[in-house]
Amino acid sequence: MLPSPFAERVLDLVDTIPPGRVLAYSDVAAMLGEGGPRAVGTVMARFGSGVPWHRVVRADGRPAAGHEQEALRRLEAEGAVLRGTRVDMARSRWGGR
DNA sequence: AAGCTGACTCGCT
DNA sequence: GAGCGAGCCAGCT
Repeated sequence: MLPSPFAERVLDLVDTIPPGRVLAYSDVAAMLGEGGPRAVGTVMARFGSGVPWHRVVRADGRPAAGHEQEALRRLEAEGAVLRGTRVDMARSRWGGR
């Protein structure tokens, strides 16, 4: 189960997201210029354990399915702006505001 | 090679 | 705001 070249590029990018900032799955795909949100999600599910996976959230600001609690806890600790159960994308999106 | 799968999105009701 | 359907893309069977 080794990461494909595509997977490695996804992981590399995620690794560069600063603390307190987040990117949507769709953002990662767009910045890489390849793949799509679902493909990124699949990569994170399989190889995300080694990178700041909590900094990759859904387009509406909700954390990765199945890890809501953990992600929210970490994001809050890093200073990401939370709006209840989701991240305030307008404020915490990397490259945003 | 055709079909299925999912840490996803977006437009429409 | 919540549900739903259709589109999307790499990877696996």
